[in-house]
Amino acid sequence: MDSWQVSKSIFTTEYAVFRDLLRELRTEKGLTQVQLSETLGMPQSFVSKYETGERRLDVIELREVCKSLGATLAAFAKKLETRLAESKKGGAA
Amino acid sequence: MDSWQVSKSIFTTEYAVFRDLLRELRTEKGLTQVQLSETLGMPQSFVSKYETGERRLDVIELREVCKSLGATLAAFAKKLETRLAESKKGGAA
DNA sequence: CGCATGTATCCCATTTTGGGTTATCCTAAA
DNA sequence: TTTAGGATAACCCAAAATGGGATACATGCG
Repeated sequence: MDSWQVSKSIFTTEYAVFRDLLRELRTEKGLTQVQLSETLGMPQSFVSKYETGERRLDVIELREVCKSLGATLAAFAKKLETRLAESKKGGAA
Repeated sequence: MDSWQVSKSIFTTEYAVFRDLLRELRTEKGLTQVQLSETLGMPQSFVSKYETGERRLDVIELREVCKSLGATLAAFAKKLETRLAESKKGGAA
């Protein structure tokens, strides 16, 4: 592990919470990255990249991902805000 | 039903609805791009760019914008989904 | 018209992305 | 332990997107 400084702000706590939630949603559904990627019509590396923070997701993309995971964008946003609020306090659960 | 794919273009109907909503929220608050940009600590071109679709917003960024507009991400997402559902039917009003 | 306010566009070096392929990790079976 | 296989991460690098100050354009007003 050498230099790890991809960009200015993808590696803040907020992005970490966001990524963790997305990955959690996928594994909860019992899906692999490959399975999800097929539903999305994207390569596996796409899923891997956004879950590891190598690539960003814009809102419409996130909506597609949520759909494929059986969630709505609004529900996801709600959960995200809850998590972010939690992480502000105690931190890890 | 066809399946959805992650779109490659920023100029689909969905992105348009998204951008319109974001701009609407700003003007409703009676804010100019300059005023909003100052709250965000970004240049005016940043606001102009995402409102015109020249630049994408990821979720954390959107959250900041929403905050500066006095809204939560969840509330925004809800509105967005409503709009998208509407646009699927009749379209523009 | 002349000025002010608001927004879009320019420019272009720097970053980020796309995605097929390959390497690495993990677990369970032999 | 070795091996197989599945899951995920990392590679590579051409092509595309971004950042943001400066500047052009649009509109309203006196």
